[in-house]
Amino acid sequence: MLQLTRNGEYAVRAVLYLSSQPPGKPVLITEISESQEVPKSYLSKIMQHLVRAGLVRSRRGINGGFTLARPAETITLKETIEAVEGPIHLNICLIRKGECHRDDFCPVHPVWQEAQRRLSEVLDGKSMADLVRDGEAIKKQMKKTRRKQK
Amino acid sequence: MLQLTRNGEYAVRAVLYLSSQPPGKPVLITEISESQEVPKSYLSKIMQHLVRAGLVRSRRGINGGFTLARPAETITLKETIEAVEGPIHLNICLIRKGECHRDDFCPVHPVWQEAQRRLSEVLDGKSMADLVRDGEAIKKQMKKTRRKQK
DNA sequence: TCCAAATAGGACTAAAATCATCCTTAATGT
DNA sequence: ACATTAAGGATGATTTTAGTCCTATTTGGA
Repeated sequence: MLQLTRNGEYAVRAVLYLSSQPPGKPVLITEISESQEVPKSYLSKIMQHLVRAGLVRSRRGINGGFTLARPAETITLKETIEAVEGPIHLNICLIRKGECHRDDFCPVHPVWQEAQRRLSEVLDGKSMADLVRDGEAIKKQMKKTRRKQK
Repeated sequence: MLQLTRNGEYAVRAVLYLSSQPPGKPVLITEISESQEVPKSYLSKIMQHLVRAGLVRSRRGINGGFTLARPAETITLKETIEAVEGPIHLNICLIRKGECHRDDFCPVHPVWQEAQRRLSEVLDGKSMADLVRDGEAIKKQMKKTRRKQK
C-alpha cells in the first residue's frame, strides 16, 4: 500500500523516546509502551529487532531496560525504520538488479530510483537528536499559544 | 511494506502501453496482457478501475477495446497509481488531520509530510507522454550499444 | 544461593491485504 | 441473431500485519 507499517511507526516512537531520556539510563519497556501508546508485548518484538540491528542496547534483570547503543545524533529515521522493516524499496524493481527483468528497457525504473533517492534523502536527513530538538520546540510553541489564548 | 503493489505496477504498464499506441485506436485487453506480462483476468479488474477513474475509455464488442480517455501528456505516474491504489499516504498520520491524535506534538509528522511532498513531486513530474519518449530514447541507445559491440 | 525483576524468544492467531481465477452479464458491430 | 469484447460478482489461496501468550534466560541483590 506504499505505507509505513505499525512496526516502523512503533520503532520510531521507541527510539525517539529513548533519545529523549538521559543517555545511559535504562528505560523499562513498560515505560516506553505506556508513554508511546504501543502494545507492550508487541513492542517487545520490535525492541528485539532494534537490539539486533545495533541501535539499542538491552539489559535484563533488576536495573535492566533499554538504552540507545549509539548517540542520538548518529541514528536517523531511515535507519530506525529499516531496522524493523528491512530495506526500503518503493518498487520491487529496486530490490536488486535483475529482480525485474524489464529493468533494462523500462522507462519507469529510473523514475522509481529518483523517487526513492528523494525519499531517502528526507528520512536520512533527520537524526533522532534533531527530532528531540524539534519536539522541544513544538512544546515551547504550544505553551506560548496557550498563554496567548488566555 | 512501503512498497508499490502489483496493482499499481500493472496499472502503470497498461496506461503506458496505451500511451504508446496510436491515439483513439482501441487496444484489446489480451494485447495489453501479453505485451506487458500481466495476468489477463487480473488486468481486467485493473482496467475497470482505470475506466472509473477517467483515465481510460472502454468499448465492448467488435472493434472494442481500451483507449486513453485523455492525452498522454496530461496523465501522470502518480495519477495512474492512485487510480488503482487510492491516494498515497506514506504514513497513516497523513491520511487526514486527526487520523493520528499525536499529530499536534509529534515531531516526526512534518518529516513525513515533507517526504510525501518530495515523492509526489517525482511521480507527478512524469507524464505518460514523457515516459513513452524516455522509452524510445532507451531503445535507440540500446541499438547503438549493440552496434558498437559487433 | 535463591529470588524477583527484566528482557529474549518461540508458538500461535485473527484479520486484512494481496494477487489472483472463473463465471455470468451486458454491450456492440455486422 | 451472433460473435466479440469488456463489466462485474463471487470465490479463494497465500502472505502480511498486528498482535498475544507462555516459557526461558539473564542479572543484581538480599
